[in-house]
Amino acid sequence: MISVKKIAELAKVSPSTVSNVIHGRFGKMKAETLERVRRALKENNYVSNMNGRTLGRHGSKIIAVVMDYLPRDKLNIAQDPFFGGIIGALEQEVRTAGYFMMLYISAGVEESLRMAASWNVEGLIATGCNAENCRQFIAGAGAFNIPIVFIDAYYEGGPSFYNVGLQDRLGGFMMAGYLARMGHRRIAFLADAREPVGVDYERREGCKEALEKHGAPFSAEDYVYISNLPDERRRILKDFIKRRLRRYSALFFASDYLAADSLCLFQDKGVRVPQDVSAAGFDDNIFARHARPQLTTIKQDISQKAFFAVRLLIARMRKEPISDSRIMLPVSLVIRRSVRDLRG
Amino acid sequence: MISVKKIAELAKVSPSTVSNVIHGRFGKMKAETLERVRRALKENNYVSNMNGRTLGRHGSKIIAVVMDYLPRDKLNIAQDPFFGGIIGALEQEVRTAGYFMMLYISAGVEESLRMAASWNVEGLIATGCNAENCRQFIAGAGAFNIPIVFIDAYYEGGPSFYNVGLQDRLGGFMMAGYLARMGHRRIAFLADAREPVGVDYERREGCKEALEKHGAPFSAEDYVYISNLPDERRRILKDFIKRRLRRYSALFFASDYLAADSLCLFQDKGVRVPQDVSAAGFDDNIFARHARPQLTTIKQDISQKAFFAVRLLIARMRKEPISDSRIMLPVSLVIRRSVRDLRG
DNA sequence: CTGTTAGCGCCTTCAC
DNA sequence: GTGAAGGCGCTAACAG
Repeated sequence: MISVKKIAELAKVSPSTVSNVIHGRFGKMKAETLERVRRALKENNYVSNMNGRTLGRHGSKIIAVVMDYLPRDKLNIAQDPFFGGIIGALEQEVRTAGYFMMLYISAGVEESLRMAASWNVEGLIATGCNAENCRQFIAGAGAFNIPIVFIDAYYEGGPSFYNVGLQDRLGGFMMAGYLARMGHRRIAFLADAREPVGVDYERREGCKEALEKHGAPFSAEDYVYISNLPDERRRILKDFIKRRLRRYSALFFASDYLAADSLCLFQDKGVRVPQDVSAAGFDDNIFARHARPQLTTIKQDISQKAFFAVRLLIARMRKEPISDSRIMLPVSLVIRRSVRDLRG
Repeated sequence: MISVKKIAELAKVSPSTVSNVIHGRFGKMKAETLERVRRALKENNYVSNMNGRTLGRHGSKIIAVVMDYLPRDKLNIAQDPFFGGIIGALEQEVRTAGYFMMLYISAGVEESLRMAASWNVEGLIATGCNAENCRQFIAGAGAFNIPIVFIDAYYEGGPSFYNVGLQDRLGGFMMAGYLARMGHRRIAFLADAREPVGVDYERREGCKEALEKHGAPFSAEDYVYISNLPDERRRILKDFIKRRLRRYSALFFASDYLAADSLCLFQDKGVRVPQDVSAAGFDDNIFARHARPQLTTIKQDISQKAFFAVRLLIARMRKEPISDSRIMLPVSLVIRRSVRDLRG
């Protein structure tokens, strides 16, 4: 890789002249000099060394994307369409904004922050964080002075919490309301955390609120844990089908993935959807469309999430005034064929 | 971020002493000094600045992962489980090997190489490359002196081509052989490229070879283009069902994703699988398991791909002797329920 | 055993 | 208009 210094020698000028050319400061430069420098740059295929640049305190142009996925199933990360979707969308936004993306599938907050500091990362986007992670991130990012934006986090932690999320509670509310209007009274909410937190918690709470509003009770045992490990999930679901399924007329899954996966088992076991039981998902991703019957679900737009996350982060990096530090993107109900109309 | 220099001041030693401590060269160091330096490092939360480090010619510790996905459908990249899977798997391998991963969804070879050079990337992993991309990459990587390893590329370009791929042709051969043994004689191969290249080409050739071996002809029109754009694919498939489906007893899709997606349409149109027509996929990912009927397919192991790609790359980076520069990972036949037995 | 020095590539400031 | 100088953080070579 050729350096500014070498280019300067070749063009018989000084390094600073070369630097000036590179940065477009050649208002009053002799045309001939300019031309010579430009040719040298071109012919030698000059690319600036980001390390040198960063060292001089000029911004690394790196945005780190950190995913705290270890608590989740290792298999999930490769399979979960959310992972690929959000990564792809973030990469595009980051690149379009003129930054580079460093991807780090967290081995813990501590590690992630070291990485970010080490590279003089200009900003950090964190996904998959629970409240405790958020706390640690914010504490650490403050110390290292790194702007950080979360995706899909829920955290009650003062003003330095910036997040791009979803109207999860409303989504849960809308779906459960729809189910209730379709005549369903006994509804279970199924997710892959023993004790739901974050988005799962919100979706469930929304569900609960809607049911209460419709005079249909929702109690603790109507929350069903179905594990993030496929094998264990199968086991749990088999048991659920045998012992508890008859209590419910509709199952509201925390994600399309879980719904689609469970529907496969149902089909194997001869449980017909929606004749025997109705099912609903959340996300409206490819799993909802590929499932048979196609899933009635709550739609969210992942590219939008990525777009706003990067935009918010860059605003923070530039210390621009920020009107809304906690963006909650809208959701909508998508009605397909997995919910039966029980009215009359 | 605190620097070595500052630490040196605090511990009342020189920077090089601090550096020695950091790098474990304190064999004969006074215990008291060592302790003082260590405490200063700890208390001030020292993290080394990678830019400074790299500038001193000590390796950036960055491995760049470049995906040339633009030719594919933009939607696909977020949906295609291959994308998330390979990214996740690569990230894990890269991190485990002690490197950082920079992700770049290519805006072209030129751009990718500039990025890599700019960051003094130690190595590059490229996926989604056609032969022309490979050529450009190898030419450019040579100039910048960056070791590069491809994933799933096919390129006849001399010794500096390092690749981790699959026995694609064998996979095609195995599946078509299986179909033939099950009594199928009229088989179509469906993929999303007008003119198949790379893995699609190989899989199709394998298919053709097997069929010829079994005395079943496979001609140009038995290759069916089904677009990478979902809407266009639906249109094409509808037409295919109407006009050409009856000619075939089995459909061999280039990927599980395409198979699963097409099966949805078949179901909507009342085409029963495998009663009316058999279907087979390739990959054995979640789409194969979620499809109904579950897909008979060719299994590949994506984490293995990532593992070998990173291993091969690091071997190149270290200039270790390399016995096999073109790794072809094994495939196997997974029999499920989407292929009908036509014998007797 | 520890400190001094120089240089990696870039950019900016200040002289000329 | 152009050049020289200094500093960002780190490390290795060398000096003491």
